[in-house]
Amino acid sequence: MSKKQLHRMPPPTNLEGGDEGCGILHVDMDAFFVSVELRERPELRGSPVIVGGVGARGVVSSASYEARDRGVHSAMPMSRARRLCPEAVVLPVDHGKYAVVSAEVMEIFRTVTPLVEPLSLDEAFLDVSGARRRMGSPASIGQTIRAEVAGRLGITCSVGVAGTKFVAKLASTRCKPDGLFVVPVGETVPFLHALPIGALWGVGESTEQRLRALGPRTVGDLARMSRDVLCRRLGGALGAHLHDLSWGRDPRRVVTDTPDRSISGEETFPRDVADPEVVRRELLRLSERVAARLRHAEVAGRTVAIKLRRADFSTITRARTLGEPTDMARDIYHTVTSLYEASGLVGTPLRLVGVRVANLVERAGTVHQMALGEGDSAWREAERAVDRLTTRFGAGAIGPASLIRRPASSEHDEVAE
DNA sequence: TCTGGGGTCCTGCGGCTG
DNA sequence: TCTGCAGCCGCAGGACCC
Repeated sequence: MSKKQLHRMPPPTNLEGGDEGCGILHVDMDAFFVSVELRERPELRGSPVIVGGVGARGVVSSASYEARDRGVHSAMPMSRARRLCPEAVVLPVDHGKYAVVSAEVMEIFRTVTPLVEPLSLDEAFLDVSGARRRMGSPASIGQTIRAEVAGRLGITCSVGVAGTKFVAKLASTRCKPDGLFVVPVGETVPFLHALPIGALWGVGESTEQRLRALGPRTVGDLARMSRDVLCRRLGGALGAHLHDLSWGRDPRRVVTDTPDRSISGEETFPRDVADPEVVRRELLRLSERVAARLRHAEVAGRTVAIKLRRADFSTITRARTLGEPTDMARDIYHTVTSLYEASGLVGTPLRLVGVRVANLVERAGTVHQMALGEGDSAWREAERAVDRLTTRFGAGAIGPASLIRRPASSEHDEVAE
């Protein structure tokens, strides 16, 4: 069960509880991808709609509440979603479109406070402590935001108001869809203690099973456990973190600018692929994609990693740290193919390959070192020229000759023998 | 039933270094 | 020169989140 499903209830909007000390808002768009699609397809309102991968191995990215009532939820395999809800309209994911609407949503938030921390395309934390005098209480600011988003963008959102990020997030989940929920500071602990342990941020399926073996069923049960026992059984960091959360202690502030730590790309094949040449071509494509994103973000990375998932879903990762940071597809591709050759999985049927670059640094600090090699600067210019053409004519306008699709067979048709 | 893609963080281990 | 130790770093894997 996903976190977002845990507390599905009629949307309460409680403004009378008192919001003194509640400076944190968590704003979560309702079924965001579906809501954006429905702006263009209003005739589908009220029907089950699913946005997700339409290929053989697609999963649900977003489902309308009509589809959720049939048991469909995000991350569910599309094949199962279609069985549960055969009449659902299934639409492909269009990240570019959602990013545009997301930017407009964040702009609305920033008219309220500069302290906005986006968590993803469809949710953000806002610290509105400093906006009280100008805009009123946190709860009324939440109502203003909901009205602005609905009025200007035609989509709904839910707002949680609390004294900490974690509780604000639980509060927005409690009032979905299209609601607002305040957890007064004085009621934080009773509010938390009534929840199941799975509601805690950091408790997924695996940790929940381990916790169940220890006995607690609710956050209150967990809070009354010895902190030492939790740390011993779950590890120091997780044990202490969960114990703190269970008593409403969450010192994390709203942070407006968190630098990326890694940039990655991965691809699941429609069918498992054993042919090393096809795998290498996919690694080249992913290297190109990741390098372009690094250059666009004006960062370079020192650690290059490969991810290989076998047909049985077991996954290995291999990484190598380079002498100097790079943002060049040629370097990334050479590293990942070398890791692939050394992985022992050449010729093994694979369902997914991925490329990741980590240990990122701002490129301004790396230019001198990287320009030392003459060959490098020529390649750098070539890759920058590709960036310029791609910006002007779109992705796919230019690329390595080895990625040009041959007319007789499509890339992914070359499946395992 | 059969599991995407993009991330972050934590843990444990081994190697290196002073 | 060898050994023990602590600290750091890189790596691999797992768990989690949206």
